[in-house]
Amino acid sequence: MYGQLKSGGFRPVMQADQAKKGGGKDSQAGSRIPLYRQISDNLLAGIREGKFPVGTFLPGELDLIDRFEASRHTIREALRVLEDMGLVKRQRGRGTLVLSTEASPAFVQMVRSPSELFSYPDSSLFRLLSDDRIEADKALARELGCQAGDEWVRISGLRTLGPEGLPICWADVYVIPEYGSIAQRLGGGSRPVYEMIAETFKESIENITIRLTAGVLSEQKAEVLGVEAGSPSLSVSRFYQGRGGRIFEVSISEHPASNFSYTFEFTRGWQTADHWSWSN
Amino acid sequence: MYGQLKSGGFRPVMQADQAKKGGGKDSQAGSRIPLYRQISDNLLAGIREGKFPVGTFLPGELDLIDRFEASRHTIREALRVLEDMGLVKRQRGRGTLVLSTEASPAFVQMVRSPSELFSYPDSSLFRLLSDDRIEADKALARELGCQAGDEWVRISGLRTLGPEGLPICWADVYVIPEYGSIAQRLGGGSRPVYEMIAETFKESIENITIRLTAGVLSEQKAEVLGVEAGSPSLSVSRFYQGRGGRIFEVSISEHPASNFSYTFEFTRGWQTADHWSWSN
DNA sequence: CCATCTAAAATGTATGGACAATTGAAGTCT
DNA sequence: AGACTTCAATTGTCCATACATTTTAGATGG
Repeated sequence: MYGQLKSGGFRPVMQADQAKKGGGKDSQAGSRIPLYRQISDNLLAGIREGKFPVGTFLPGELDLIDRFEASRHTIREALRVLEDMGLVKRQRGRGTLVLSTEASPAFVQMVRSPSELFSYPDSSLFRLLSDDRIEADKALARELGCQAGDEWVRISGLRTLGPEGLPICWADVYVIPEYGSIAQRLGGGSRPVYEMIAETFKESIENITIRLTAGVLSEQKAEVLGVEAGSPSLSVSRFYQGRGGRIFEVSISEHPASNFSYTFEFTRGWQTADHWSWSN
Repeated sequence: MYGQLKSGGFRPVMQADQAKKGGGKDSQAGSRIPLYRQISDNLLAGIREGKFPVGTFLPGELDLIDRFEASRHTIREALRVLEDMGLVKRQRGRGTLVLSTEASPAFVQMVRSPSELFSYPDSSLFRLLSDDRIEADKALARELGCQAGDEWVRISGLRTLGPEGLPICWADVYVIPEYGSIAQRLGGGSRPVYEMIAETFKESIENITIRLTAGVLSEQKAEVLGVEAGSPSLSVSRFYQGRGGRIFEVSISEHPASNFSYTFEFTRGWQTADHWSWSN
């Protein structure tokens, strides 16, 4: 049940480094890098070398205590490192399952709230121009990723910079009929629709997919946005997935290309990247 | 030094839930949700309520032991939860610093390798059309975010789907002169330039910024891409930041709008999201 | 006044023990 | 065969204790 390794396995961690000065309690294996790290490195190596293939379980904690001659606390600390790296999954009553051989993400983009995905200025306002119930035709179904014939409530409007300020974009927000009544509630406020839906209907946003495409502005939209008809636009589609993976809102906004760009950033490591250094 | 709270602070965690059947050792405060979680929740509430403002230190572990009447191990476990959430930063010798009042990322996009940010098919090829050394004029400087007059090596080419396949995009890759010789090495291969630079010059990619804008294709590019001149394009600029934050490569690729969109996805939580449930 | 030493405070590392809760398989009964 | 019980294995939670390492502030001394 333990993958391979049975007795010929590995050796306890040793690291004849430098003598510690104080001379602790008894043996304590003095070394600059902590025991639990040495153990986690050892296990990590084992995982990468295939001694513990993905899908199998690591030896149990009691087992590791014998092998590494360390306390359970230390063993658990080592396993925690692997768990934090996303390499193993620990399950009470079952064991420690090897999930992957590589630390999960090399680059991450993090946002605290979906609104940071918008990056509209706080002073922007949404001015509702129309809302109606529609049935998706083939073209719209393709855009929304739904079936032709599906029903949506479409809320159209303009996002502007301040009450009478410059128009930022034209927005079509498609909401499932169940949540359609949200249209009545957004009275020229600046709060994003998904947020009001989440609050009003106790929906929880599990996933957001963003798609960017370029296009040309229709005559109508161009006029409202105050640019020349036929000028290029950056179109941002956002798909909001709620509980159970159901897409409850799709928002499509068209920005005049001349004054809009969409920027985001990825940073190496994740979190602090301070915790482990382990090779590279 | 401890923000506020001095003596009027908070009370030990209590939760008269259900009686445990076995009857453990002595008191052990039987409850369905673990003590360390109760403590971390309590501390979390304190942070959110402003009892421990951002920038101040939480009470020390010994202090918390008294307040919550728990062992140090349990206290540390609770603090670890907060640390994993990115709310506090623990520093040996200093204390536990409150970093933020909200759990860091609500939505994360992760990629294992920068190449997943491209999402070009594997079969795509880069055909080099020209490379030359240039000096950034004002317009280019604005695009690249550098000073006018800065020198770059510009590598221009076409990314196609297969040897004689459809053109995907026109690409201008700007590389700092130091790494300019990379142009000689990319002989029609499919490997991204940043990857070859990282390998050849032992550069390490610390950060990638991506900017998307819409525009219109110039006559020259439209012809090469086989579309009508003046048709809209999606322009993707990628800024690669290496060691020390230096931008060593900027790649600008223009895709015909008709057949290209840029999609990415954010998922709630990070990692397993299995570890804590704590409210919402 | 500045450098240096010292000590206190804080978190990090480690060992020991005990009991709880979960899982899965083996065994038992109908 | 199927439902149920029992039990061993395994991880989770918690306690008590000790020493190590780092940081900061205060005392000391030139």
